[in-house]
Amino acid sequence: MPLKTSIPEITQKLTRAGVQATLQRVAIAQVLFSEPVHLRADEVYERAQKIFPDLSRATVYNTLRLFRDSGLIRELVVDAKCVIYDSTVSQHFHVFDVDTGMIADIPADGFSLVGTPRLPPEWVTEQIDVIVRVRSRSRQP
Amino acid sequence: MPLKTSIPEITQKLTRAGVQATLQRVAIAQVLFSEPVHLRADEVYERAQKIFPDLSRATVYNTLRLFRDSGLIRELVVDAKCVIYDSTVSQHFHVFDVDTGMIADIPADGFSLVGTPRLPPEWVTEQIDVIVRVRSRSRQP
DNA sequence: TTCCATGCAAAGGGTTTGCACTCTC
DNA sequence: GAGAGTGCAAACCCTTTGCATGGAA
Repeated sequence: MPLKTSIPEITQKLTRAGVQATLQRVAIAQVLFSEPVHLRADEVYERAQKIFPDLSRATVYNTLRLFRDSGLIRELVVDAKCVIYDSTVSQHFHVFDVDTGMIADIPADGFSLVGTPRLPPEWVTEQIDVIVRVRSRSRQP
Repeated sequence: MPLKTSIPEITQKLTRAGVQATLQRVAIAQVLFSEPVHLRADEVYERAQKIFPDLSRATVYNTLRLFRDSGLIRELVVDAKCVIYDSTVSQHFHVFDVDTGMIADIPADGFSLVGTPRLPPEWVTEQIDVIVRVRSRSRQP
């Protein structure tokens, strides 16, 4: 569990990724990088606003896209109306509760992908998403 | 590669799944079950309309949800704005071209999930999605 | 006759865009 | 001063919903 990350550390992280560090972006980055999180855009907006009150939704959306394109965060599409931003970019799997929307990382032990997909050579793999969709036994139809 | 499926076969398939076979639903089912497909809702609508011209979008959306809940088709969320309906419901993986939106099944050989996720016992796994996101080498940034 | 299914149009909700303003380099 | 970044509100787009009509059991 990483502890709170300092402003200089965050600024450096953005700069290294080729992202200009503005006050708004640093606020959003603090929300995302202080600890591993899975957040929807509106959750990022809410939390970042507490750090930087004059923050608009558009900036949050723009920034999330920018961070994603810069490889700082990963976008998980678990539901048609629920894109989740994951601050952990290394390869890992997810569990998703289809009823509550809860999402979590899956411990790697005893569960993994083996081999590589046999694909035409002109394709380069960008990312592999593994999402285990679960439902609480009590809600079982 | 299954050949075209006949109307009686489709009607039977729906009935067995507990779905009342109406003309609209049979038209939609023909689009989905004549061969393995990966289609967006609007593609299903377009194709089904050729079979049954007086068909509304609402009915297509209602029917797709019904088919999904009945286990006849599988819903794949590959992109925030792109839910895809897959007429193959048995466990298999997908490749998704992030640039073109193309989606295809992955040959099972040499690539698979091993083990089972270690999850709290109150959770029941409904479905496991494996999506390999690829990009054409020529479009590589 | 009582449901269930359908069609239409309007509402919904998250995301993106256009444009003017502000800040950074 | 040029180019980015930001904020606001309106536009977008796919999907769902409400309600009246029509068909099946």
